Amino acid sequence: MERIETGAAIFWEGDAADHVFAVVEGVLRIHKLLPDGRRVITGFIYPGDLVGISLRDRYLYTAEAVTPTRFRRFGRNRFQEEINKSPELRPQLFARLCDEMAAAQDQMVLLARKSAEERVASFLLIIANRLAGDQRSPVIDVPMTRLDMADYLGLTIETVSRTMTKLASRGVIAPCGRHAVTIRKLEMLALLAGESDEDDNRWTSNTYTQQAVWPH
Amino acid sequence: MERIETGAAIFWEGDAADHVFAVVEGVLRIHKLLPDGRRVITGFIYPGDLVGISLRDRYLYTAEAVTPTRFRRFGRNRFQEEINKSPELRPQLFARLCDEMAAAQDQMVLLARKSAEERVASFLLIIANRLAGDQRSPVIDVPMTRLDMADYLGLTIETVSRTMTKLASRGVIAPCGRHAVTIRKLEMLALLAGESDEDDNRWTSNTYTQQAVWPH
DNA sequence: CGTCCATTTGACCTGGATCAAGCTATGTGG
DNA sequence: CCACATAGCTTGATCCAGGTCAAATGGACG
Repeated sequence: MERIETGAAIFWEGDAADHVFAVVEGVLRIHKLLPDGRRVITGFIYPGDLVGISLRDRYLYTAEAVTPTRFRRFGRNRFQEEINKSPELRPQLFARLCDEMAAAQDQMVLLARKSAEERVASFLLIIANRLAGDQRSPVIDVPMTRLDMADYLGLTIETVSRTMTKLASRGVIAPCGRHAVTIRKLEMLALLAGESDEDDNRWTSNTYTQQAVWPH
Repeated sequence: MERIETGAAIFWEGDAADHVFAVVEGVLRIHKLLPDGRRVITGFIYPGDLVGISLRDRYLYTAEAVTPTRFRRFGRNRFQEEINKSPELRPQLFARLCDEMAAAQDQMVLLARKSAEERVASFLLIIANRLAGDQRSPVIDVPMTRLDMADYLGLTIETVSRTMTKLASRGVIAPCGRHAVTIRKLEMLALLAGESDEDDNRWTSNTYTQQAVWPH
């Protein structure tokens, strides 16, 4: 089990992709940079998730700790073999990849067509959902900074801040310090997020993958 | 082998996901709709690609023909078995999923941070690359309409049109009728697309997956 | 307490959206 | 073979959501 502090990277975009990592505790951000420095966070990694799977010989993105993070490391080849051998792990990995693809498509919808308010509302619902297994409380943990949120949502830090303030002033959410929020009106938030076909249970059961126990 | 005409759908978002499809000829667009009708095209499917793989019992998107399309249909269960049995097909499918994931992440970068001009330039390079196997010519086929391009790039039809006109007036591209374009200055186009770290060979060899022969 | 960031708030600006005509290839049927 | 319908595309004029720049404000930690 390895451990890194907030801000440290497990690997960088372009590093030789020799390992796969399983996060045990903490949150990571996955990002890509354009040559001029524009940053896009393509996802956040929570405990139980894997990072670094790819076919290329180099990582296509950087993985950094949003909070202090503990993780396990697997040799790339050993990981591949293990997956290939186990008729139990294999479909679990496949399931992960499919879920990840579905999330990526939802993110494309968000980035291509949603307004700033819809993006922020969607984001709050997404992270509320990530935690849903652990806890069922209207108080959700927001470990990332406003800049992380902005780079994930394709907005600026100022727009994220203004939008959060507006949601709070309308009583939809209530800030609990910098890194937590109380959701006061869940239905309203789902409505503001767009894609809510009212009786939509997407936000209460959206993952079909169970907790996997990765090798070792 | 089945066949559909331009505009027809193979399946709709929300349909029972009972089959997987392999496109043999033609081009499909994959899209998702927000409840108010905003459309996002999350990808285009070319001959040799698969569509409809998912773990959910419903498709998460609609697949429609951009051009007349011929495709093969596989029962979902039979497809899963076939993949699971074959130690040859399995890594190929895995490779596809990884490539698709990499493309999705590039698209998130495009949608989150690129300007209209960068988006259009990136798009032209992407489709030029899709065809690269078939032909090596500066004349690239653009089977989709301006509206399809707009909904893929998170822009409006007007902005796509204006941007194409501007690229043409600068001699970077030259229109060849509505559905083809000559690339006059490939380096310039790559530069305008952003992410060009000059000596970047991303655009000449970006796929590690070979042509797979899907079952049947 | 003071320093240092993260965040909020305010004022202004702009790229791309929106609204509104024209234009151009295909048909199509007389 | 030619009007003329039609759907896709281009072009122009105006608008505005969110970006940019700048200045407080606030909280965590020595």
